[in-house]
Parts: sequence; C-alpha cells; structure tokens
Amino acid sequence: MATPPKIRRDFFDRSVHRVAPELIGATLLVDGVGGVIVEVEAYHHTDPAAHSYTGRTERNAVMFGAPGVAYVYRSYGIHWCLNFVCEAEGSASAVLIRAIEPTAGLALMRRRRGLSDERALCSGPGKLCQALGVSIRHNGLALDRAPFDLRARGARPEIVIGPRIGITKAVEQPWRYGLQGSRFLSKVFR
DNA sequence: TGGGCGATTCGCT
DNA sequence: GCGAATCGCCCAC
Repeated sequence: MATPPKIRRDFFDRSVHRVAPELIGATLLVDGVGGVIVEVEAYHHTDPAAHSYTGRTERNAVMFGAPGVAYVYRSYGIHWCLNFVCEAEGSASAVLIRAIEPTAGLALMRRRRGLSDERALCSGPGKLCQALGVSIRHNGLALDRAPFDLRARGARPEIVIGPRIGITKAVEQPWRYGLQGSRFLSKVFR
C-alpha cells in the first residue's frame, strides 16, 4: 500500500471548522511513533472556550503566529496537550488533537504510558502526548517536517460530531469531531 | 503578589 | 461516579 501524501503547510490556511473534520483519518507520527487521528476539537479566537479568546499571552503566543505549526500547553499542571494552529497569522485558532488509533511504535508507546491496553494508549489529549513523547519542546515547531510526519486521510471517513469535552464555556457548540465507530475515542459521542 | 482554576487522568468506591 | 494530583497561567487585590 502506498504511503498517503504528506499534509502540506497550506492545508492549515483555512477555517478551523473546515480543517478539523479533515484531520479525522489523517496519520500523525512524531519521531515515527503515532497513528490515525480519530478525534479532534476546534477552537477559534472568537470562541470563549479558546485560550486565545482573551488575547495574546506568553503561553498562547504560538496560536497568534503562522498556521501549520504545533501549539503545546500544559494541562492541569500535569499533562501536555497538542494543537495544530490554523487559518492565518493572527487568527489565533487551533485544532486540539484528542485521540489517536495507535499504529506505529506500539512498544515504545506502551513503555511511555506504562500500560499495555492498546485502546488506552492514546484515547485522550494528555495520553497521546505522553505516548508520542510530545512536550513543550514541540511548541511552535512546523508540522510539515521532522519530528512530525503528517499524512492525509484516504477515503473520506464517516464522521461523528458533538459538543466538546472538559470545558465550561460555549459547552453546547458542536465542535468535536470523531471517527464513526472508532474504539479509540476518548469518550463516546452522545 | 496571592490564590483560584483548568481544552486531564487515574485510582478507588 | 468522585476526588486527588499538580503547577503554570492569569487576574484581582
């Protein structure tokens, strides 16, 4: 089977709500470790739930920069979360990567996560960062070159849509996208 | 400068 | 289902 084409940087020069569903089914590797993206959430500058909503700070500065790069932040003082910056310079919108179906580097992911259950390796934003070795080191790095390897989805997948998770503002906005029927989602879509 | 809180996860009940 | 872990961010004081 041929390797799917690399996702180019201009893929991200569009509305976060167009980019997010197209990331479902794409393959994300970090230093050769990762799998198929099965769950994402969209966050736009004008969205009260977005980190960029109240303006630029040191933490979210990358969101305000060029699209096509990684925005990584620490969550609850413990976990890392990985986002892809979208739209245009200053737009400050991003897609949060929430879950991955592990396909490459399973042994290393199991070691990093300290567990063997494949379904639990990358079924959450903090989990997948631990499994893929993503940290603040990756903040601001371009997604179209090493250590990232991002490949386009194949055939258009069946996508489920629902409200986002773990937020307190704009909770009803249906900006969570998932791969229909995937066993690797962070939570079931209701 | 201090304190409340979070785009989470895990273990225990 | 619930609460602890854990700490940087951010705004009110």
